[in-house]
Amino acid sequence: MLNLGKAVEIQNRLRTRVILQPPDAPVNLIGACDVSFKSHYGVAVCATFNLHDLMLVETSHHIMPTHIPYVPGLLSFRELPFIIRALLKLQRMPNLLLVDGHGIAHPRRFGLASHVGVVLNISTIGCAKSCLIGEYKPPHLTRGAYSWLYDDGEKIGLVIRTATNVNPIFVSPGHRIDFTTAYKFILRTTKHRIPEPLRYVDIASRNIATKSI
DNA sequence: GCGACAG
DNA sequence: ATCTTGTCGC
Repeated sequence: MLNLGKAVEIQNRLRTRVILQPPDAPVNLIGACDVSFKSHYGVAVCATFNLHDLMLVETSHHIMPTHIPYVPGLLSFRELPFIIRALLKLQRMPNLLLVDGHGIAHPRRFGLASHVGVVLNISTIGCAKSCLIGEYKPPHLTRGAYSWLYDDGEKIGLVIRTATNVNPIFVSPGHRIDFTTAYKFILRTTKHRIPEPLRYVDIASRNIATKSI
């Protein structure tokens, strides 16, 4: 199912390819992806939106069985196969992809968002609902407030209060993006706690999982 | 040995 | 992630 040693080896090899620089092309189409499970089956949903008005442009999904378990720190080996297949079904690849999970805020600085970005060579941002590794000070309670996430004295992410008096989310660069640009896009696409593109794919994948599987 | 641990 | 009911608050 999953060779832990090999998996870690792959992460350490691919982590050297991560680029923490702003996208080199303007972002007009922003996407998001998420995977829901039911028994040993999973369904990945991808959706793209116009960054300008956040209107839905296109969606795609892929269903298949899985034999890989969830192991903290190795989430990408379970979800990447689903996400890649769903993404390749899109007519147009987004300029930037929001991923439900961490980017470099990871023990080996190579979370799901980074893995997806490096494999497809696209800009990605990791957006998680809870912390995997690192230390931080709770950000102020108003929307837009943030604090840095550190690990070993290294800046690895942002803890952002995307809505007033609501738990913050953990944002970190996945690939081909920097902290500042990531913060900008996350706040710009968020009305509630979770960015709109991610809310959409989360609900969509859950619906398909319970109805079509 | 004990606690922590994305989804 | 998933299993689960009602309930409080913006």
